[in-house]
Amino acid sequence: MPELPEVEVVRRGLEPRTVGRTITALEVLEPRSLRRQAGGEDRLRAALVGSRLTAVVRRGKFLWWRLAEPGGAEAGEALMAHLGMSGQLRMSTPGATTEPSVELSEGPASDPMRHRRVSLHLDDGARLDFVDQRIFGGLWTSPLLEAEGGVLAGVGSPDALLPEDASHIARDLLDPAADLSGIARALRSRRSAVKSLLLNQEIVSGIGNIYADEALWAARIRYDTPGAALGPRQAPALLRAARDVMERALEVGGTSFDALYVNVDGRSGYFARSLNAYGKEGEPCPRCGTVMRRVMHANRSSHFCPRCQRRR
DNA sequence: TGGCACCTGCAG
DNA sequence: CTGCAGGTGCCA
Repeated sequence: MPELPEVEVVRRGLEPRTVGRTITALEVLEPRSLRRQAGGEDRLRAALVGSRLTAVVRRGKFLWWRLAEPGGAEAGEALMAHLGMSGQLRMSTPGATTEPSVELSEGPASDPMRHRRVSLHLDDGARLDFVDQRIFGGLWTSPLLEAEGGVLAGVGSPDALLPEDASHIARDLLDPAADLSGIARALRSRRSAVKSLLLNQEIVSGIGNIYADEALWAARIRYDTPGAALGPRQAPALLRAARDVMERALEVGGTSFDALYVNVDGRSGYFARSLNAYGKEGEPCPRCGTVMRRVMHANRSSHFCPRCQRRR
């Protein structure tokens, strides 16, 4: 489910329900979800049980919790979470009815808890479930590094400390500290296809396949335009388009679903209404009516209007 | 820097 | 059955 706006919705949902809570137990149902954890399940358990969650931070699509050790001292590592292609973080309250009866009528195949991989039990009785069908995402710890001269490490961060495993991730366009003109310059300095550059999380983070296609459509730029072929106004305009589309998605995401609750799908609200390019192959371009096309590019689908988004 | 592996499941 | 899925990291 994860594109930047959805991850931010998740972050905002987790904040009031996890910060200040202490982890009482770790339950691992699928060890592959801990693939990135050095030392595996035992190390993770040792780091987490008894620790208190003190902040939820996001940079691009990477999420992490800051931790305080049992004695109260600041921990030297963060608890990382990445949703991959199919991950979800959900709060469940054992004893309460979170699953609507609809699930039963749809049968076990529709039960999302079928893909529960890891759970953290919290001291208020709540349980934080990491659900992930494809197991591309995961949970793990990563040491905190001092970085970037006092600027906050990401959205929700209390300070500049950045986990090592997020240190290669650039700032995202919803981060107040993002440097739009610097990113624009980076785009224009490369010869690769502009879409690959937008998807490159070391240049600008948070943009996935959907928002790349949407931003390119909005800016009337074709996916395979070399970055260096972008004009001095065009590159910043593209980034503004990407930021705007993600901001709008975040607004809709906030009203159409609460990612922490099971009865919310995540696709319904925003997808039905706001997309102009992604998944619109064969449909008329909302701007000019030309039939939208889809081509494979760098192993992913690219959706575009052959008329509005001309080759350069 | 592109190409592919990592996974499961669903629509066609 | 094949192709495709909102991501990332590692490889040549």
